[in-house]
Amino acid sequence: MHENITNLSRQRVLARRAQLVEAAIKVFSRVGFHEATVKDITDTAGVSAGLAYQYVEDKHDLLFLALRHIVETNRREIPSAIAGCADALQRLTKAIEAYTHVIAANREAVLLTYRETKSLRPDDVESIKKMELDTNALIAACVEDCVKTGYLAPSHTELLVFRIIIAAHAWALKNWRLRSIVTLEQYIEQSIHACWRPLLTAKGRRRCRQLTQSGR
Amino acid sequence: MHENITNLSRQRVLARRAQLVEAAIKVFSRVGFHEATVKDITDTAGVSAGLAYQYVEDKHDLLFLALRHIVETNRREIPSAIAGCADALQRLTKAIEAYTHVIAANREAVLLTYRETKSLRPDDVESIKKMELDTNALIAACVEDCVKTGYLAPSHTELLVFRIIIAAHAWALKNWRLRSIVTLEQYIEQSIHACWRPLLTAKGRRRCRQLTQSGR
Amino acid sequence: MHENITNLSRQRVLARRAQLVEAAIKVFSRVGFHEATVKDITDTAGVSAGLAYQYVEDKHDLLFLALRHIVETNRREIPSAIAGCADALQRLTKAIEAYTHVIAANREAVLLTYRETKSLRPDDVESIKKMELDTNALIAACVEDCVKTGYLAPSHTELLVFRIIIAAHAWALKNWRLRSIVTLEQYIEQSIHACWRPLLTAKGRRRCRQLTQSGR
Amino acid sequence: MHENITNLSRQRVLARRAQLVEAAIKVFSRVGFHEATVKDITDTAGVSAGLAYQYVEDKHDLLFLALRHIVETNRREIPSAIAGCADALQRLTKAIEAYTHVIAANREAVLLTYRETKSLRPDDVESIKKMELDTNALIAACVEDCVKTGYLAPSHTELLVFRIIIAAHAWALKNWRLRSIVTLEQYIEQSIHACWRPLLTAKGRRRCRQLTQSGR
DNA sequence: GATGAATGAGGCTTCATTCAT
DNA sequence: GATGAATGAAGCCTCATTCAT
Repeated sequence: MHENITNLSRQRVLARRAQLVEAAIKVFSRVGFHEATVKDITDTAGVSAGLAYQYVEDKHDLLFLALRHIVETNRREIPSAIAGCADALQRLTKAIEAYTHVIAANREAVLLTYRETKSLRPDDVESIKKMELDTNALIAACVEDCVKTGYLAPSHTELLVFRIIIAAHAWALKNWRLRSIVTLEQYIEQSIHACWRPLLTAKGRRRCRQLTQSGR
Repeated sequence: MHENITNLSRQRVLARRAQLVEAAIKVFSRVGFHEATVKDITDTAGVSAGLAYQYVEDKHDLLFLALRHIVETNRREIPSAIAGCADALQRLTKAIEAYTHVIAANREAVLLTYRETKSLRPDDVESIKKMELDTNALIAACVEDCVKTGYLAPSHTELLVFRIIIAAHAWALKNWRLRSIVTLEQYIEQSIHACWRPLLTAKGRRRCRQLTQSGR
Repeated sequence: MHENITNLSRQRVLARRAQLVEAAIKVFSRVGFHEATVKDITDTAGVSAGLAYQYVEDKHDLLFLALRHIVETNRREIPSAIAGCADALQRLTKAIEAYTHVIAANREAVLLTYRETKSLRPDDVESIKKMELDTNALIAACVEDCVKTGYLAPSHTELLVFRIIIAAHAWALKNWRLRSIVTLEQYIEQSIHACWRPLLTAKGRRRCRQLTQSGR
Repeated sequence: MHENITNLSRQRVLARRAQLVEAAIKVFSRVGFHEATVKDITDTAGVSAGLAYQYVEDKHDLLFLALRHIVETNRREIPSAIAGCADALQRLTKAIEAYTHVIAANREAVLLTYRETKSLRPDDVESIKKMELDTNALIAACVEDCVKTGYLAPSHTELLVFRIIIAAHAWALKNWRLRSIVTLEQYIEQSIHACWRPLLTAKGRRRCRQLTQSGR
């Protein structure tokens, strides 16, 4: 019984926070952290100004929760995209494409992380960076598998992952120009996959061709 | 006579602005646009708070001048780096390396453009974007030359330039991690030049080898 | 039947109020009226925030009830201290000592009345002052008796009582220093009784000596 | 020259602070520290809301400066009242009367110290208490002189001074009633001087009579 | 009767900007 | 031209109070 009450209240806390975080992402993305008013956010969330402070420390906390939510969302897609997919090369491809599509679908949110990470409290900055590295590690694992399987020539894995990640983020960062010169699919092919394709071994190239054919 | 006075006064205006802009870049880079105080900036510049308003519209103008200065600095290096250098491939290489070294030397300033462009007035945003595209065009010209000379296989030039630019900027954007896994020179080689090396034709690869040998 | 219900409900109202007042005195004494939160008080009382408003008008009412309780407590001790005590001089002595000990035992509460009376609604201020004068009157009666009995020389009774009361309150008001230079018993002897001892007649002095001897 | 500028600016700081402190005492006395608005105070001082923060840390600092000013004012009167007055008994009398008249003239301010000392920052509380003890020490010195000269029987000096001080303060604390039962002069005679008169030696009583006669 | 989530008014404080000197 | 004191608008946050459950 008491457990239920606690659960209910925990449920409510989570629901309210989600509601506030959603609004915060919207508003922060539109006007930035400093220009945004807590009232803007609570209005957007459809609650009173004071309510926010029952579910969130302060405005900085709201930013942290917003950025954490974004980074977590980015990360969450990768595991499910490669689930039940045995081939290393296919897993790498799918992971990258899933990640890029999430970035593309949340362009404003990604820009927000680049713009406002500095507005976080120092501890929160570290926390966010940590999550980002965790996401990178998921792709790094795919790369390593490809190397082990003999699809990719060995190289500096973490650097390669950073190149891929940055290329994906660039779609958001430079979208103001990119969207008028290429489509997202072209961009993925020519800018993101282009980072690792040159590293394919002969075996890797063969496998790649098979996947492309079956994929069509 | 009157002309001289006007010239003198124009000189002074430029000198004061330069003084203020230097301080603005320093302060904005350190704490961001909104956290920075006009007083912080005038103190850093060694002038009184009121003086700024005689040489600059307002705080937003200070930001615009700061970002413009940064983007201009980035751009200015390229022409001088490739001056008196006839070979297209060498010009491309030098342009990229010059640009990257400027970025690396002004990391904080580059971060500032990513973070605070949104704080500009809409017109100023366009103005800054325009300058950035102008810079890109300088490198695009080098790429096109390489294609014409037969060093590089034709590809989507502007996209390629964006890939190069982003890779250079990434050194600033992700420096918090990159600096602990590679040196700048390694980064240039494996991350920036890696963008276009796969596009080298046989002729290009040969030329490249020559340049590398003579360069050492 | 209906009467019983009413009685029961009146009982509950009184019980709840007592519970709240006890908590209010505790919290107000610790942090003052304005710093105290209604939630602080209801938490201390072990009830919900909303409950207070079913038994008390508002926060000011809580303060009034708290101060009234304190003043009433101070007053209540005197009659029982002098009950069954025929001699006027002894009654005066006992009344003063009882009063002082109550003050000493509730120092924080006494400070509260000095600090926060002004935070009351005007009507409530008058009400509290009235009660204080009633308390004074109890001691005034003892003084008058002593005068009538010939123990004390006539003087301005109410002023004398005020001097006694203030001397007692001073133990609370200046306790931060007094407690390190005298004990409470020394203080009563040298500071409070010292107010009226000089007024003793020869008869009064004789009686006083008798009391002192029998009291030891 | 530079010195002059510094002096001028120091002058201005002191003048502004005095202006603000005067207003603060007025407003805090009327409505108390917490009810008072910084705007109330700056309006009363005839300056803008923001100006206060160029001369004062924050609202708490304003309270500290107000209370310090009050306590300092109380203290300042004593030395000048007894200046050029050789006789110890006369000095004691004059010191007490001067002090009491200051208290009487600043009743509201004295109440303020009793009410709002608790609203100070802990360090400031100590600072104020220290000043109060310094004031007491001035009177204590007069008492000690009287004892040395043989006018007063030895007793617990600091306690006696506290009794005197409290009696003076009581005129402010209980003025709501006292003023309707005695005049200030009567009060001084019957309530304040009454604290130490019983301690007069035969010599002291003789001297006292002389002073009274010459004083009339 | 009891709860505690929700409201929203209001104050302290900062800082861009002005203007008298 | 240069200064910096003064202004006042605006936002974060707290908390007394209400009311649906």
